Amino acid sequence: MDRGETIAGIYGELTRFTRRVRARGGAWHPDLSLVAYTLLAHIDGAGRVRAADLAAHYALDKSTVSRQVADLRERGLVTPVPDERDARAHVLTITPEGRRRLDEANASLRDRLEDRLSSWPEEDLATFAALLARFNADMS
Amino acid sequence: MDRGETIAGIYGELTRFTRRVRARGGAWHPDLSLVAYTLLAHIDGAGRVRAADLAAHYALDKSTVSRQVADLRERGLVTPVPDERDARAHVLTITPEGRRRLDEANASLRDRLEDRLSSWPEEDLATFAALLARFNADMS
DNA sequence: CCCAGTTGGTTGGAATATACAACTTTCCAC
DNA sequence: GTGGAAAGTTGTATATTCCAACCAACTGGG
Repeated sequence: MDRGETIAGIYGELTRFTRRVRARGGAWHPDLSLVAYTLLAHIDGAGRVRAADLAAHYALDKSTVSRQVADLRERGLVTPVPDERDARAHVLTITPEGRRRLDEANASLRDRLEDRLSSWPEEDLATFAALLARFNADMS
Repeated sequence: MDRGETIAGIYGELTRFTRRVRARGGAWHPDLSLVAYTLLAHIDGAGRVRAADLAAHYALDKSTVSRQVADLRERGLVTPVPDERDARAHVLTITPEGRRRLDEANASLRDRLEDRLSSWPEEDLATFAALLARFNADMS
């Protein structure tokens, strides 16, 4: 198999993967959309996130982010802390409840993953993890 | 690194990947939404697809599929052929124009992929392709 | 210091996508 | 045949998004 075919194969597998994610859609966590979940995870993972950062990172309109964040705020999953360097902005922080919900969703997904990968030998897992990481780094 | 950590790493990379796909959103092919593109690709790839099959496969409501297919039909990208075994149904087939559009989109994505992976040695590419394929098989 | 332009964020309005429900036509099992 | 299930279409409601207009606050050049 030449290089072009191999890349075509990778392309095919990636589209298959994204389609499956698409097919499962919002069935991940009840009552929390994929976008809301993604934003919450980002707020949890990164330090000093403002709404504008989220908009830039996910190529969403700032009004969209504003409403999504408002929703997360109303549900008590994030709290906006006034940014001491810029009175216009707020730094978004996750609440304990938000963290709990996020951990819950993550755990359920990881469990499913672990279950499906139970037949993989340790070595293949490590290789796959490393290649995936390199792939993401090269693509971003 | 133990098995749990490795799997957590894979999980993290996969979410990073899906988020990037999400972020790029519909910017893939002008004038063709991600859903429309996905359905078109499915119609092209599988034999004897009916609207109900698409709905079942992607967990979409049949009304949603009906409208999406109507749109693809209006654009001349698919043609519904009456199903000779069932007068209620139509078998969806891709048109030459639909194929052309699909090939165009695929080629542009594959080019981008090839460009980003240009630094990878042949062997790593092959390993990655094989592991991805196995992963998809195990997850589906 | 002040003013022009920029940036963070909110809100109103319109477009779009989707799910749910009701309906028609056809199929199938009895 | 008849009753129930299935394929698809269409009406309606809701959710998500973008665009535009807006306000408040920041920034840099005079």
